[in-house]
Amino acid sequence: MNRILLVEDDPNLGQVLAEYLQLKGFEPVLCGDGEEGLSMYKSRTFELCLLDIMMPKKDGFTLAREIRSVDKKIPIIFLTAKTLKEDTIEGFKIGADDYITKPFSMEELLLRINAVLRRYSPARSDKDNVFKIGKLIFDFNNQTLKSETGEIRLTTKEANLLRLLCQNKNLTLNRSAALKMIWGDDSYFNARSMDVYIAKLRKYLKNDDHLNILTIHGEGFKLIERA
Amino acid sequence: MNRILLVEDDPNLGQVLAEYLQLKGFEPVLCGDGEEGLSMYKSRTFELCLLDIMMPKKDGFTLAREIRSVDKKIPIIFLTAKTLKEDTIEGFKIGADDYITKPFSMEELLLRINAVLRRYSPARSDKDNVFKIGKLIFDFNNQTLKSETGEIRLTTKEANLLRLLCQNKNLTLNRSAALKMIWGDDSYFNARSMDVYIAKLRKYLKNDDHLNILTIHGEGFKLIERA
DNA sequence: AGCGCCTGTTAAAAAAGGTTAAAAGCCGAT
DNA sequence: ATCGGCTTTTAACCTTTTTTAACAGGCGCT
Repeated sequence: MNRILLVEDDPNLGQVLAEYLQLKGFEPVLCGDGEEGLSMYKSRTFELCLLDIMMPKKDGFTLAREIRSVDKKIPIIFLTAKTLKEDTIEGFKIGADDYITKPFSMEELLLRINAVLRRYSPARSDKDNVFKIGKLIFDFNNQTLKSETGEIRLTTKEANLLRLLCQNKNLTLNRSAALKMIWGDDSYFNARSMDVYIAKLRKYLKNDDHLNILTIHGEGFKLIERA
Repeated sequence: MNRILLVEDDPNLGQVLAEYLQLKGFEPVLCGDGEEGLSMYKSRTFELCLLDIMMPKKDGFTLAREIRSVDKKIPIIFLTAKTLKEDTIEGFKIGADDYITKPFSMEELLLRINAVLRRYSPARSDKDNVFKIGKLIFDFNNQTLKSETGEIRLTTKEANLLRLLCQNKNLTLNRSAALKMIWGDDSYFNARSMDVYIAKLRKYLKNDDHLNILTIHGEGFKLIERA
């Protein structure tokens, strides 16, 4: 999970940012000032801090210093209206990872967040790629599927498709979307190829009665896991 | 050792930057264009790249993409005269760590370099080209691979390929990118040659069950290290 | 029911990669 | 300059993975 501490005193901007980040798969926690921000920081674990500088009660620099004093590594990005060079320098002295000046585009913010996170959490990719489905354990990174009887090695395409199904467990995985994701484009032959792979995956899962790959005609496929 | 790849086509600015960085304890290597930059990148190990964007022969973005294709982690900071937002966004998409607009103060540049390196360096024990993978210790500079049972000497090509795999540990190393980096170009015979070397490396790693070189069909190879 | 379109299944073709060994290239020692 | 040993490339043959093909059903619609 990508929990982000968002401290911004402008309620409008704060709300917009929080919603946008949520939309993009993050879990933003919004605070209205530095004091609130600090107590929130203490109460939970975050992966990244997004701090406004000018705020009532406690400014962003002060908060950042307090956070830095206990966590030398957590990424901090400052949001600022000012373009004062001294401010920028001050921020980097505290140990900012980036600095973004208002007004900024949402897209740019997202890119900066991702740039910072990518560097920071290389291990994260591993965690999200092990799926427990039914009695099976699917490790995407290793391209393996473990069951009680043993471990089988999946091919790259099999693993890619199974991952998409797992990520959409109990939801419909759209054919066209899957094709574009794995094969690059939705063409007739790629579609037939995917059907072949669906058959292979069904074969692997058929020993587990809890699991089933349903066809949603004209829509896609759905990996069902039931108790 | 903080070796910095500095690619800047303006000889005056390049010289000034190089001298300043040297003064601050870094070891800058100055190149005048992107092509020179790439061949320099191939020939040595750097901790950080400082790239101008507009350059003759090969621009900074192109160079950055080539570097990123084989090293997902090395910090890249762009130097630019333009303040175009699209450029900024393009840079972050490639995976820039920071962006600094000319004219900038030396102090600000230094702060940004340090901000980026601070986050980066603790995990980067491989900066001296010694990688601990599984139960093995791979020393690129000495071209040796130590295990409990003894030390073997690697050939130059073996070491180059293993280093790329280590730098991309648990990530896919793109075939074509690796070929361009080590063999100079992606041709049929070079590709077959690389396959031969992959086989050799697999032989060296096969005693360590924590390590595995996976084939990502049509993509490349992935060195997996699991607990 | 009948038709068109989508999906299932299986097998063969094609592409990519694995393995091994011989040929070629490189480099220092004589 | 030539030899011998090591590294790298080329080659031949093999295996695995992916795509294509052909045919068989199934679904929804009229």
